[in-house]
Parts: sequence; C-alpha cells; structure tokens
Amino acid sequence: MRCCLNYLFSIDMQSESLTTRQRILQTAFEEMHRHGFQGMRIDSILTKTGLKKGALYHHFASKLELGYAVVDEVIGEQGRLVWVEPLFDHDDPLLALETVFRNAGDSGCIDFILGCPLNNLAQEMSPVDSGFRTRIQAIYQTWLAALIERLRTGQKNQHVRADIDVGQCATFILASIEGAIGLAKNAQDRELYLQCGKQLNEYLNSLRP
Amino acid sequence: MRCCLNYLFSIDMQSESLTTRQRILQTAFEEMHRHGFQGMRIDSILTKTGLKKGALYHHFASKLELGYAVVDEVIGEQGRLVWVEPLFDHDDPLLALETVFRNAGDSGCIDFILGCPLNNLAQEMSPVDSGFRTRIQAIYQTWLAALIERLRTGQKNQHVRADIDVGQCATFILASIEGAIGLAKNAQDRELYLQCGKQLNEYLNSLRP
DNA sequence: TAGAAAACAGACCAACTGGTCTGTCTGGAA
DNA sequence: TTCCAGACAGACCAGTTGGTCTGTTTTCTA
Repeated sequence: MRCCLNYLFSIDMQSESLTTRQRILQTAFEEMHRHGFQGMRIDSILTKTGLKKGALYHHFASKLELGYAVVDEVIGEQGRLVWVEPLFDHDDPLLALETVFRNAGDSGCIDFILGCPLNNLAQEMSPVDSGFRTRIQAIYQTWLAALIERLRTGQKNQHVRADIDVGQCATFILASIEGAIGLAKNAQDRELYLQCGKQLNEYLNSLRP
Repeated sequence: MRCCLNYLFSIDMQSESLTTRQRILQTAFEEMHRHGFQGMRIDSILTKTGLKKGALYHHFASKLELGYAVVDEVIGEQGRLVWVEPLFDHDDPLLALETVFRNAGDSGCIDFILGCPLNNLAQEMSPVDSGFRTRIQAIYQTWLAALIERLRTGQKNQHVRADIDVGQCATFILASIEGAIGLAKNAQDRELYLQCGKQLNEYLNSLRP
C-alpha cells in the first residue's frame, strides 16, 4: 500500500535534511493546501522554514512561479503515487479502483479537512490564471488516460463490459471521487467519503459483464 | 423550466432598480464567484456599484458579514431554485433528477468557467472559517434532505428499488454533480458535464426496480 | 588556493487592503 | 417648522503584501 508520508508526518522544515528549495516547496504546498494560492503568504513560508526573503526569491522568481512549481513537482507527483500508479496493481481495473479509493481513505493520504489539493486549486485558480489551469489540466489528463487504459485492457480481459464508453466512464469516476472528497471536506466527515465509495462500487459493478 | 436570471443577464449595478443592499449583495456574489471570498476586494465592489465605503459599511459590518450574507441570501436561494424545487416537478424522482441536471446545464444556470458558487466557497473557506462552513453545510443539508425525501416517496411509488440506502444514494448523487461541474470548470468544457450526466443516468437507472 | 558563482541575510519600499470617522443630505415624525 | 435617524460621501489610516536591492557567506571549480 502506497502512501504519501508528508501527509502523515509533519517534517521539520527548519531541519537540514532537505534542500532549501525542497523545504520551500513543501511548506508552500502546505500553505496552499490550507489557504489556497491567493491565501498563501510569503511571510508565512519564511517563518515556517526559518528562511529570509533573499533565499526564497533566489530559488523562485515570484509567488506565481512558486505556485506553479508546487503544482508540477509536489501535487502532480503525489497524485501519481496515490491515484494513478496503484491502478496497475491488479489485473481487474474495477477491483483496482475500489482498492485505490479505499486505501486513499484509510492510509491518511486524504486530509478530510483540507480536501484534495488538486481540486482545491482547480476550483480556486482555473478562472483566474490560465497557467494554473493548464498545469492542473495536464495532471487530470494523465489520470484520465491511465483510467481509460485500464478500462480498455479490462474490456479485453473480460473484466469490463465491451459496450461501455470508457472515456465517459473514466470522467464520471474522476468526478465522483473529487466530489466525494469535496463533500466530506465541507462536512469534515470522512463518513461521507466512505458512503460515496460504496455507491461508486455499485456503479463500478454495473460495468461488469 | 426555472432559471436564475442573474446568470444570464448582467444587471447594471449602477442603476436604481434595486436597493443599495441588493446591489452590494449581487455584486459581491459575482466577485466571490470569480475570485473567491479571499480574492474578492471591497474596492472592486465599490467601483462596480458606484458606491462609496460609507454606503457599504453602513449595510454590512465587515467583509466577513457581507460574505455570510451572500451565502445565505444569494447562493442559498439560487441553489434552491435550480436544484431543489424542480425535484418535485415529476412523480418519478429519477426522471426529475435527470431533468434537473440537464436543464441546469442547458439553461445557462451553470457557468462552466466559474463553476458552482457553493462548491467553490466550500472548497475555499471550509478549512479556514467555520462560519462559512456551517452556512454551506446547511445548504447542502436541505439539498440532501430533499433528495432523500424524493427517493423515499419514489420507493413507495415503485419508481425506486426498495433495498437501496437512500441517504447513501443521495450523497453520491450530490458528489457526482459537484464533481462534474468542477471537472468541466477546470477544463472549461461543458462537454465533460454532459458526459458525467450520461453516466449519472446509468447509475440512476440501476436504482430502478 | 584564488576567484567566481551560487546561496543566502535582511533592510527597505510602494502599492494595496479592510476598516474608521466625521460630516452631509434627505425624508418622515412630532 | 423642527428634529432626528437612516443613508451615504469621502478623506484618512494602520497594517499587510509581494517584491527589490545591496551586501555577506559558502561552495564549487580551475
């Protein structure tokens, strides 16, 4: 079972174990996760890392560039590890999806107060800044492509009905997952996520031959 | 077919047709819809309405109180008109849901660039301010309660299978809708919403006897 | 080991932001 | 006609914010 450690353990951002750039990235991610990009404050990152402005602006040209780097290097990577790669653990894609969904909820990868970092940023920034939007879109595309690929091979191996529109199904699955995390986040109640998981399984089973 | 006009027509906020308080509320809603609550600027509202600070702070004690009023009086009311009330137009709740989803997408009620105002605010503010969170939660609860009530009477009228967990189904339906709008928003493509609608119908049909 | 380049410290700044405060105008009650 | 409260104008303010710039230290390389 894979998991993203930085969700579980709050790494000491003052320590020397990571490079300065990595410390800035990780702290910026946490601030963006809680307050959004617009709500993130440069000074707050400096306080938490113990760095000064000179250091931060040596590694990143602007707040915007830092935000972009967080999407590409932190959020994208995390999403890949938790939601994409484990899809290939089982031959049966529907079983794999069920497992991924459950593991994500159980392992502490999902913060049910802060929600999904990718969806948070998508809802906040997509109408405001096209740089964020295209980067987020790229992540969603790789996720969708993986789902579609898995469903296609599932069709070949008789795990999935041959008559379904795999692209449409993949989109709906993704929407359901993001929606489930979003609802649970506002309710601050993991139970909502689990309930949606059960009904998502009902839907997934309806895709079986 | 119901629809929220303020989505379709940009009312002139400088005119005298509305009360000052209503003009502030409506303009604040538009700013929040695009930039979020934290991204909304008081000065921007003043410019768009042609009012001065004295006027705004005469009607609202603070930016936060204005934000709360927008949730309660604008967003809550809009959501009720578009998503809740039309659920009672058909005897068959699953047919009603399909119609509501399609009408919302067709009538221009949903802005596929700005997304769902309620979900936007939920994702942005729920971890930051409990006042927003509880107000948003109240709106979701009335929506959920209506869905559950409709599914229950649907069970009585043999439109819905008797063995399903109506609460669980209602939660999943809500998550799917918000997820669909969210995906379409980041992609800036209504097609994703429509695709999710088709698969949502597949799911809804699986709830029939 | 000299010197150049990278990595950082920290003072400084202009623009912005929410909010306050005093004063003015207007319509209705007495 | 007087008086007063609600509605609004607009100058003013203190704190914040992203960002710049100069100088110092550290590290790597020739």
